[in-house]
Amino acid sequence: MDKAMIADIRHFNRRYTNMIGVLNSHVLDSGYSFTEARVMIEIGMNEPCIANMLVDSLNIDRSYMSRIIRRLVKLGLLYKEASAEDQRVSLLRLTDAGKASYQDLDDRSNELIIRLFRALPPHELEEMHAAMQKIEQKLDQLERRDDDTI
Amino acid sequence: MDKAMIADIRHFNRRYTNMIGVLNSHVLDSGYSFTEARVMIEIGMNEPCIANMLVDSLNIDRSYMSRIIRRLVKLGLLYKEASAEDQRVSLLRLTDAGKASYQDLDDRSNELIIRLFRALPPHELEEMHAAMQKIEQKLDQLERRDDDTI
DNA sequence: ATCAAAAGTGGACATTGTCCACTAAATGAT
DNA sequence: ATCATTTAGTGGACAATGTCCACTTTTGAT
Repeated sequence: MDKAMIADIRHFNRRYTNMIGVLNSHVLDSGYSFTEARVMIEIGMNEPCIANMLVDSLNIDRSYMSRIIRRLVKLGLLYKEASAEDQRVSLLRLTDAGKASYQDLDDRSNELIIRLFRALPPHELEEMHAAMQKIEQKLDQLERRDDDTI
Repeated sequence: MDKAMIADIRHFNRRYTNMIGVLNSHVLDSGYSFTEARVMIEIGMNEPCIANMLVDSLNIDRSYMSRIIRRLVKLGLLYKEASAEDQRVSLLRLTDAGKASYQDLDDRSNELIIRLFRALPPHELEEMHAAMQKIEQKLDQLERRDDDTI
């Protein structure tokens, strides 16, 4: 891999990091902290969740996660359901209020994407989309190789 | 923009955010906090800097920036040079130690990129690179339009 | 039955980030 | 030239975020 390509990739990473930072800062207008939003989204997309799964998938400290969950429960957005098989874990689910809030978060996120890219003509948009798919495909390949070699 | 495309873009954003998070967590083994590293990189790439420029470009609170700079100065990585034209500002420059440290940061970042993508065959790598360039090009277009319309 | 590992919790603490008020210098209007 | 306004930077006080460690309960393996 030559110098120029590395520089380009890093440039892209910085640029994209900034863009996502802007997006996230808008999402945060919804009253969640960044981490709370991640937790809500993860649970919303993947219900029910187990705290420890979230710890792994979101890379958050165990005890911190415990507090985040406690807070979200106290806010009436989540509840814990006892697991039948393993009494150490609780199954985390969204309450109705939590679902509404998640839906709102989701809507705002969609809206933000639309606003961000609305100025791109359809063809340009499709090219960008294709480029994103291409990159994800490469990341998939990398992960598959990692599975082989580790 | 249809639902599926929005979902794909958001999926890409999440995925890429995670990847960058992993990259960053490795960069942070170098003793800097994430924000300190950003500041060092920005100054290293763009010397001399003015604190207020950094506040804008990195989106960091003024007073927080002031403290970060004070810390980096205390660590012997930065120094302030009085500006001739405007006596309110100082020009921030890397000391020799700062340059060495920046170089180290830079080397590690390059190394990380290489490691991350080393399993991709050259042709795949080139495709990914092209896809990144394509996306940046679209972001450029958006920014140019914003300039027009704002 | 015993023991190591896993899930979760809480205390204590460190780091990181934010808000506000303030000073000093520069800029602009009159 | 003077004075109000804006800009760059600083510090105090504080809030939010994240980390480390010790501990309890439960599970699973031997």
